[in-house]
Amino acid sequence: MARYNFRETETNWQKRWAEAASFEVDEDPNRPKYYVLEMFPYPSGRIHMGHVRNYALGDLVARFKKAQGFNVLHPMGWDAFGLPAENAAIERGVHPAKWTRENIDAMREQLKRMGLSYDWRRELATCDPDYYRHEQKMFLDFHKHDLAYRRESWVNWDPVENTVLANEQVIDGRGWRSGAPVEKRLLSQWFLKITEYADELLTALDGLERWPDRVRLMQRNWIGKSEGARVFFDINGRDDRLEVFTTRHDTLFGASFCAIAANHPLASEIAAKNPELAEFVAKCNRLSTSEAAIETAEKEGFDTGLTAQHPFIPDLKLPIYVANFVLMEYGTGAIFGCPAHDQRDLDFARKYGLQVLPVVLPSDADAATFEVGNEAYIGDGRIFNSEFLDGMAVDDAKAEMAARLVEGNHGERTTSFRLRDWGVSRQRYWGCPVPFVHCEACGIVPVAEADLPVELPLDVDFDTPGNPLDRHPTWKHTDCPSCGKPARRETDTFDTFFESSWYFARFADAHSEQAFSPEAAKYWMPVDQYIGGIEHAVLHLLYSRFFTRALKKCGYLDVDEPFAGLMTQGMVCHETYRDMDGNWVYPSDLVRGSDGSWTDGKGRPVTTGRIEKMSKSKRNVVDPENIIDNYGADTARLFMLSDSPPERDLEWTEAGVEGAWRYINRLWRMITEPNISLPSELGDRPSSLTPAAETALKAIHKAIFSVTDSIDRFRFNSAVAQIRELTNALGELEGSKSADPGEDSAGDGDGDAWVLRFGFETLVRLIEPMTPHLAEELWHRLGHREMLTEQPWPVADPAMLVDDRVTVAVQVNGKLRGTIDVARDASEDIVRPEALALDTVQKILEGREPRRVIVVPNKIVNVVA
RNA sequence: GCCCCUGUGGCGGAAUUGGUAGACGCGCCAGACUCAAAAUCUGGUUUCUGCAAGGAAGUGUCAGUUCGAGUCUGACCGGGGGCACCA
Repeated sequence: MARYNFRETETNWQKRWAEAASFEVDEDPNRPKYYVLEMFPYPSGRIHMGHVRNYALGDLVARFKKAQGFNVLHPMGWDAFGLPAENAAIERGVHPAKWTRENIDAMREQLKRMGLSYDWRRELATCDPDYYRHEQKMFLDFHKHDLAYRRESWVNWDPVENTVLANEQVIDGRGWRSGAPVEKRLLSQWFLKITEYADELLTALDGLERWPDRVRLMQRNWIGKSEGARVFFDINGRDDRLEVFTTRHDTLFGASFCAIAANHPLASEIAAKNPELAEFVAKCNRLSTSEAAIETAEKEGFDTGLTAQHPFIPDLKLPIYVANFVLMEYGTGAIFGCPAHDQRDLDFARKYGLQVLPVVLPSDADAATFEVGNEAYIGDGRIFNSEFLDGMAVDDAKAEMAARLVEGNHGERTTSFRLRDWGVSRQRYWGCPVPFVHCEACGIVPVAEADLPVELPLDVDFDTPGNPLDRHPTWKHTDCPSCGKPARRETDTFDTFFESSWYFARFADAHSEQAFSPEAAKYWMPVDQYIGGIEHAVLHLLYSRFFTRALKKCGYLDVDEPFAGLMTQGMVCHETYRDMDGNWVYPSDLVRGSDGSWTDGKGRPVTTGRIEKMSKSKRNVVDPENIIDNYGADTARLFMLSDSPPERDLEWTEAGVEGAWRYINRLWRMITEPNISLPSELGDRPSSLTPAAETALKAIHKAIFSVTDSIDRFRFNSAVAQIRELTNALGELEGSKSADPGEDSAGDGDGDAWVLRFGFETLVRLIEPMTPHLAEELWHRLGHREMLTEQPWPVADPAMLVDDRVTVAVQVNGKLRGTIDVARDASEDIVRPEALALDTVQKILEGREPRRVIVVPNKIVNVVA
């Protein structure tokens, strides 16, 4: 029995597709375009199963859309700047550029072995000056359009990585990569004004209908819009006023203090003259932002001695504290405290003996006796103790208070966002240089466009920690573009999210002298289907949405949203194993004993643990290359698609891979060695078919319909199941023929053979997006000379999707009692008596008339006894 | 703490969106082929009960809406995720 030789077949077709330039595309105004993009990888050196899943999903979509007649752009590139390259340089003495290039070469070869339908002409690497020169230009344009600016700011400093981290890169107060507790430092940093688009980025989420709700929700929370008011308090004995942001202006009459952040200008001013306060401020700055620290840190304050004048109660003067729980970065960096209705304020008030006056009365409480203990009341209710607000509901009181504040010039309605501007400066070497120069006379000066790119110097060393650019003997010395005098280059580089915020547009025109030609971008953008991990739900996707708008403002692009459709894939998981000493064991090291137990290869027992995301640290990884070597790319791809829906986690199992492998061989045998001889090509459909052939033909059309529908709805696992069902149906038809060859002489054999051939061709066409090499090979074995990748997607004949007779379920009181076989669309007059005539129904009715009979055509009859 | 998602056989998961629950696969059991094994093929496989035909129960739990609920509503329990001193 000839086994399927995947090695030969896969390399052969990869070569043939490349020679035929099957997946190279150009703009074609006469065809609808479809842009499929998978999140490009960081070139770590080897692909892992997460990549395999991501690209198997993307390739399925790309090939499917191509077959449906779209002009499909499907590119691949490398997110090539970043810390691991520098770490490799430090640990192994390899230059980051060399390390990165070698990794890219290795990974490109691995990807090519997967048979993915990329237009490789468009490959790009973000560390290439030809790429990053354009983003330097973009940055200059952003600066011109007031979207990039520089300011002193408190930053998250990672003491291990020696760099600044974005807020998003701080997880539970620790660096996302190093895990070290993050410190606060004041540095001069470049920022992109993402907050200018906060509202638009929020409202536009509603229009992203082909994005998962989950991701939209996460972005919504991240942007964190809250409507409220700004209240102005006069500071007694001073000319200036204290501005406070609140969403609870309805509780203003319950205010008993004000508090400002340790970094608030007013705090700094007083601290300059007050060593005690200075000490308190320093203490606040030392406080780490880690979860543990926040949980345990007590609310603490320092009384400035100043008081704020309550806007509506002339003789109420609120003490102003500097408090450790007030953040400078949010709102105005100052609050008023209403202890009765805010837990933090209450904790603070109890500690410092401040008044707790309830002003919102729960509906079931009595105004005379209602008191707040150690739990603030944050629910709804009626306002009391509040003069002109008394008796109002919370929402009405907010509106009324806002109006009064405006009227008396005591405040204004305002909106606050949690989102902050994006700090893009990094004190690292392996990134895109920021194209600015520091001149003693002229200040911060942009590099002239003609002098771009500012290239990274390659002659650097990594022997000492910190930024090699800063230590380079000559690189940073240059002349001021403005006055010509000696000046110093900016030695910071961009956050690597910068590169990934526009690469999708570069793919439209990857070798352009411009960032991309406007025509090419206009044709290809936006990405129709973007596919990648949920871990990028906020950062990368939000930055890209902002970048696209910024690029539009600067005239590069004409779209608002970069990704019209988004699919977030689940993780690839695997069982974990440990030896007796608790060390993790690689699945590939396991040996199965005769009694079914596992050992680690040295005869020592191994225990099986939880199923977890594949990770190097737990060693529960399977190398895709081994799978491709042993089973072929098609098997790996098919398994990736068949077991779980894309958005859910997938458990990688050896048994599952075997199952996919078995199916591939079964399909191979079935089509290359059919039990009956097939017509050499598919002619016209024979006029008469045996009932079995007729049924099979219908099954083929139903499969076309349901597979297409499943793929359209991203139910790829269902699509695989439907393909397998069709395989089973065709196997039955084929089996019945070989078992009863006598029928052939009756003249029906031709019809059966025709249906079988039609079925095989359909099967091959349907499975091509999943197992392209196998499909292409079978297509040619069926006698075709043209490429399957150029064949159109099959279309089901609607007439073949319906049956003449249908099985209708018969229930009594909602419980299934039997089925009847009736003509499709048979009238109630026919169905009803047939249903009632069933023995099982009669037995329950015992001669009585049913109280009611519900007939749903072609579906069900429910007899109410 | 707040917000969101989720719960179906031994396992991964289907279910035309309110109409025959368990498609398809994995695993397991039995059989065929084989000296034997592997591979392959055939059949079975929700649970309980029964020799059987059959009967009963069944989609986390409890209630509700409906002729009819895996699907809709409410409460509760379990699992997962996001945010978190955000005023």
